[in-house]
Amino acid sequence: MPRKPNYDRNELIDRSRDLFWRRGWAGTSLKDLEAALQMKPGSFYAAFGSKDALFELAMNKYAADGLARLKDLAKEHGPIKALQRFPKMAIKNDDAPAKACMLSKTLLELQAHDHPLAKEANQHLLTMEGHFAELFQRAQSSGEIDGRHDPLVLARRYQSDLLGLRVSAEREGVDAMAIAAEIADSLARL
Amino acid sequence: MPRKPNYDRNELIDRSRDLFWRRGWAGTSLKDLEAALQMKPGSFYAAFGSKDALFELAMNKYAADGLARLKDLAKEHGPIKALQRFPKMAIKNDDAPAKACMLSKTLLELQAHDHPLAKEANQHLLTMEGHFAELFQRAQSSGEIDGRHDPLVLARRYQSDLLGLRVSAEREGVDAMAIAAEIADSLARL
DNA sequence: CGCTTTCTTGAGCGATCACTCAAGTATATA
DNA sequence: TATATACTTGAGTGATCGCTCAAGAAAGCG
Repeated sequence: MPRKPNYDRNELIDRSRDLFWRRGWAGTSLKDLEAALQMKPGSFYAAFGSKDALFELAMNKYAADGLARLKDLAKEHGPIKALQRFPKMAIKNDDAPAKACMLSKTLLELQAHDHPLAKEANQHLLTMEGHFAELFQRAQSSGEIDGRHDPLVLARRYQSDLLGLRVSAEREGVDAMAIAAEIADSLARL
Repeated sequence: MPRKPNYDRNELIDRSRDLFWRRGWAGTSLKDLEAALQMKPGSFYAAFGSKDALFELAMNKYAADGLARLKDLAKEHGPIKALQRFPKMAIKNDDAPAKACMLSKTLLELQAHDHPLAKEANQHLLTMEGHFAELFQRAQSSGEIDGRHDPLVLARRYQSDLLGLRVSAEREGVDAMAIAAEIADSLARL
């Protein structure tokens, strides 16, 4: 009987993710969102409930996309090449809203306030870490890298390097692609 | 003839640095500062001019302290051992306001808004990078590490790793000391 | 003490924050 | 076409933001 929304909810979440990713949680006001989504406050709150709820949707999509890209890479190139390509892929996209990881930005911004979104960001990072570890494990099983290292230790160091790379990539005057290449190289030496 | 301030300006800047470091720029309100510094708005603005001006003072002190610690380490242990110890030192202090680097937090929070403080944070990072490079250079001259690498490239990778480490250290359930040890190890293999 | 100069106080400024809600509008069914 | 059921609108909520300023208090000097 009723009326349908005249927007594509999924696309609105994409746009929100881009805004939040770039500007952060506090740095994105409802006015910014209203402008980007072309929504008046009433529609916004009917559709999403709150700024935090939309941020959560946006971050979930961000995390899901990242994980999907990693899995695609692994499917196409195998575990070790996927791990080698992933850092470059993360920083080379010029029309991405930011180079730095949205999860780490959220963590750094909100952790000190004990905001639930910080815990959630950390959880997403943990999930990624787990998949990194799985890829290291597979690379060991296939003999691509030395089997004596703990895959979880490798994964943590790898993720740490990746986070550092993506912070560095956010800076001006830093050749992040060179750092990404070095990260890839160091995997070859395992 | 006049009256003296009844506070220690230097200590106020220290306290501000701790607050800003932990909570970030947007996450620290003037009410927070008034409470931490025990100052009413009038005194605050007479003493510091603006929130941004105080943030700048705080960040400058943060950067100066970091640089001083690096130089002390180098003086006491020599270049390569200093570089090896620095990461552990950065994350082990339990009563520091945060594990993550205040410069990177500032950069990530304010860069998208083209805030001058972001540029300034990047400048401080550049200064650190230069001193890392100098230490790598000295380590090469003394034969402690292979002289074929570009010290500046080594410094950038090192700083990137350091930033990643300090983001990781901010997370719960991550053994950052282990990562720091690996960073130190990898320097030994140069 | 009296005067000058600075520091301190705190009420309150306009702007913006996230958010609400009553009224109006469009649409799918009966 | 009439009605029910959403969705959309936008003025406006109280709270908080960074910040101002006039008035009062304190300290160094004669």
